[in-house]
Amino acid sequence: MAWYVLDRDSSEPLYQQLAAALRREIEEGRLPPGVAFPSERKLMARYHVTRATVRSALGVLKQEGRVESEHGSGSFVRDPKAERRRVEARAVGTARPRIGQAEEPAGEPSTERAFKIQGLIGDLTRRIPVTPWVAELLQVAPGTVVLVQEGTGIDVTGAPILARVWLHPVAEEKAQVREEELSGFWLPDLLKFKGLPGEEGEDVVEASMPTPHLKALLALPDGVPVLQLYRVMREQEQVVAVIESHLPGDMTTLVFPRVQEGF
Amino acid sequence: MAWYVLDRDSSEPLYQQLAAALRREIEEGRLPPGVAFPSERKLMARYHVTRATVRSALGVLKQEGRVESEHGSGSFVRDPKAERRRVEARAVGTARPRIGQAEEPAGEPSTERAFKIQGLIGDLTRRIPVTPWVAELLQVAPGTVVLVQEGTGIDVTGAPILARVWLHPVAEEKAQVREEELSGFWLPDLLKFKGLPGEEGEDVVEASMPTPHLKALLALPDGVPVLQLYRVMREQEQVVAVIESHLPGDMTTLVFPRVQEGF
DNA sequence: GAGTGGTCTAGACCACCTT
DNA sequence: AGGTGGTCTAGACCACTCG
Repeated sequence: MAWYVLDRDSSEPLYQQLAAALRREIEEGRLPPGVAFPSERKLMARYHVTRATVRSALGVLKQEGRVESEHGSGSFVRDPKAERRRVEARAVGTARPRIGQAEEPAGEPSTERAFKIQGLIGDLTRRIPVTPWVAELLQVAPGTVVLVQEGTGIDVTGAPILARVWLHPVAEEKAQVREEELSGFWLPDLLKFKGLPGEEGEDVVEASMPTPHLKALLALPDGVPVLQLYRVMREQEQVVAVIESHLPGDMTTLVFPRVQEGF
Repeated sequence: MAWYVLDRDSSEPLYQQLAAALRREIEEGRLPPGVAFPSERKLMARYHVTRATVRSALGVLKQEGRVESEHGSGSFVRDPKAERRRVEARAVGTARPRIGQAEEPAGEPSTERAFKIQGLIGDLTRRIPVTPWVAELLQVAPGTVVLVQEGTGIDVTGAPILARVWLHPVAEEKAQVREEELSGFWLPDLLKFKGLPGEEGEDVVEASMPTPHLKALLALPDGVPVLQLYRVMREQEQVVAVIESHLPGDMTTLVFPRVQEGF
């Protein structure tokens, strides 16, 4: 490993130079995924900088999702693409998240992540005011209190997931949904059963960095964003519900079939 | 502002306690978006910690996309949702990214970001080997060299964008695409002109943290992920091209119309 | 017990912005 | 000039993992 690359007269900060050097090592395959990094103390000695500088450099790579540290064992190269699973967007949120163990797809890397999931609450139903963004999608006044079912667990693909179903008040009345029924049913299933399938809406995707709560819940490493998928369920122009799903950005490849034009 | 919240006997690190305290200030509206934070030195004094600890706490909030620092002026609360624009996924990548100024949508917040864009290369055509992921989408052997047109600039929505069009070798031959033609045309337009519109594929979405290059190109603040949209263009089952777009995660809400079932 | 990363202190100097 | 964030040093102690 080349350690003479750091130029103290350069206007580029040392920690960025160091980050760039290590990034190059990774990209050019000299530090392959899964392999342990030189320890922070070794990097100090190699590059003649303090530990704070080394940690800044590693921090950059962590935030890029290229490096993951394990307290007590070392830092390791991550392959951000390694665990991705194709997820059909139209299937997301339609099934209740399962609790407990994830299936191990044969030949796939271990989904240790899925087991670490915290707060396996199964599902939980309550009445809360809509967030501004959900209000817009659900087409209700901001602050309207609606019935929400929240499910946490393992997705059908084996990835950890947090899903929320926001039920439109009109749909709640029309379908005569009672809270007690929901202990045994996933709301979208119940709606379909009651004749409000809601298959005509649109899907909306956003991405952002997780809140600490979500980061812990989905066991996300540093440098991993969250994909948010909002599925607007409509029936004859009327919004029935919004299914909000939060998916780990390093494990998810969302697939949408193309709409045929000219129909 | 309450500064007695830090508990030195707690097992929770001081910087995380501080981050949590500041996060609460933001969420409860005592530090509204756009307003200057207390300076790092003031926070030092208030909470009786060193500057490194203050900076760690602010670092957490920056990585969450809630805070942005400006060298010399101060740190400010960001509203991660403020500048979002609805983007129709089916329109992405179909038009050549424009160079220069973005339109200012009336009444919208200033898109200063769009002006800061670096490396306005317009478009650039070259032959390079496909990346593993594009190989899969394009259905060619890994490493195949294909014609790529890259466009950088302002999207039709006013957001900065990087778009790449990967042309399948068979489509290149069938449509008799010559590199010279591409100085005046955006490849998808040229293909449509030549009778290979490619309207039958699927759209694939991923999210990740930007590389330093992309971060600079799209003028992304810390804590903002990138949405990647890959549009697979097919014509009678044959893949014609893949349009790869990189969109700023804090400015983009991707909208997909729902496919009608049972046709 | 030795090695690893995680946290924290107490300073220093610099680059940048505002007034 | 004075205030702001950005970088860097030189230490210290702790929590965790592994052989």
